[in-house]
Amino acid sequence: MASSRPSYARIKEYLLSEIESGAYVAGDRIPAENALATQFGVSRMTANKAIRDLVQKGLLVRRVGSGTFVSQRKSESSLFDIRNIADEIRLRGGEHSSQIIALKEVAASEEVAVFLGVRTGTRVFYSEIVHRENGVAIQLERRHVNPKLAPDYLQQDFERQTPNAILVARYPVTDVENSVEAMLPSDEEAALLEMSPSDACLLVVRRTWSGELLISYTQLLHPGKRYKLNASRNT
Amino acid sequence: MASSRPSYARIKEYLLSEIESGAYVAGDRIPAENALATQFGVSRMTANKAIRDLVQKGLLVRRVGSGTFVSQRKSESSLFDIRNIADEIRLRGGEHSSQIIALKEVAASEEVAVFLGVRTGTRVFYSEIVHRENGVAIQLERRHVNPKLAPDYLQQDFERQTPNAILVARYPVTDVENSVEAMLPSDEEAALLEMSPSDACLLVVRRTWSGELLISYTQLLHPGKRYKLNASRNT
DNA sequence: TAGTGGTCTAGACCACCCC
DNA sequence: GGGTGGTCTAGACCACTAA
Repeated sequence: MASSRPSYARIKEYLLSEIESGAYVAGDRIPAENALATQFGVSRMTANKAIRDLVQKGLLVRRVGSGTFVSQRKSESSLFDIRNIADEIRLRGGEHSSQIIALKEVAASEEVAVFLGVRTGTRVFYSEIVHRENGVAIQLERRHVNPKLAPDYLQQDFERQTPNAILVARYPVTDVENSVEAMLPSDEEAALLEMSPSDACLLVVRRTWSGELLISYTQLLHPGKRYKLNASRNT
Repeated sequence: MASSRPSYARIKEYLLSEIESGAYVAGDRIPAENALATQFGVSRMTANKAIRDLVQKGLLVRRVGSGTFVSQRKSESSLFDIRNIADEIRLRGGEHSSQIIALKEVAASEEVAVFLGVRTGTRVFYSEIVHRENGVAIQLERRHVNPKLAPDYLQQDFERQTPNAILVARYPVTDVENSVEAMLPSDEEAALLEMSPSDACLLVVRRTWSGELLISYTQLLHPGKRYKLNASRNT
């Protein structure tokens, strides 16, 4: 069925488009819950849900007795953006190369299933690639992809295009979630990254969405001595 | 009236205390919305609100058709947030404590001078504090502050307020620059963080500005096993 | 005083998961 | 099939803000 989408999603989209188009700018007051409820023919609680979600994203702020306003926040950093590693390396003037370690279909483990939003045991695509800058290994990329969203994922030429570039070309990425932690590599991971197993690694776990579709769940492991993340924020 | 506290607050407190006391541990399923609603004599939507808040804090995760579970997440923080560690911890329902390691005036080393934008050898303020969540060390904060911008920095009560809060109160932070890397701690650092020197650490190097003024240069060292950074982007 | 968000009710239907 | 969370309704009272 085409439209089983929740009602509050329509209201969120409306508000987002008004903000994006500039109809509402930072500091502007948006319509009250009651007004939105009437306008969209829903109950106040439903309008409330839409607003609540946008507040959580940081796009709106609420003041009791006063109203709901477009937040002042400006754009966030770009280095946590979806830039793919190949572009990043080229941007620094380095030469990027890919070494394909594995390329297959696997049954989703519980961990992967949870993160990818599928049932445990579902067949998912898996790629494992070592990325090098001027021949030096700087990233081990392990990616799980929902096969429903990219049925021919495994047939791509990963020597020429990174998984990221392939997926982005197909689905515009709208949401990214990253987490960053430090850990020690396993012996196998250290060998693939050509580093000492007793040195620290930086692990980035990344999920990307295109609208409501969760596209992929990726682990990016970097040798601590050869890689650093940057992020700035301007208010 | 005496008790103007919302009903959902009682439910939140109940769940928090059950989690903190260990009655529910990571992975456990908590009572369903209907059960909580009955137990506390409220409507389901009110129980929902309590759970929703705890999900947002990251303490619970929900799975449709299955239940609501205690999350197993590590301590987290957002890269783009200038929120101070104490608020972060309290937001998760934890208890924050500070242990002052050093508080003094030092001559800026070359590294510090470069990052802080002063001449080498200039006297700068230096604070070194271990932050704990429920008694567990999760951050070693080393901060260099330009004395011209906060002449009474060293006279503050760092047991009660974090350096961040003190500086933010004085200067609204407009720009933040972070870099993140993984490394092994020195023996001294490991001792302060009560961790093994052979385990990985997450190092965040942060500079904050207020307008054109560079306020401080800070190193935040975290045990890899107890801390994780988060960064999301929504379009 | 009129409008706003904060909270709350007592129901309801649905998709999904697990048995 | 029975339980779970996701969504939704059509009302309500309150504290707060602003005019």
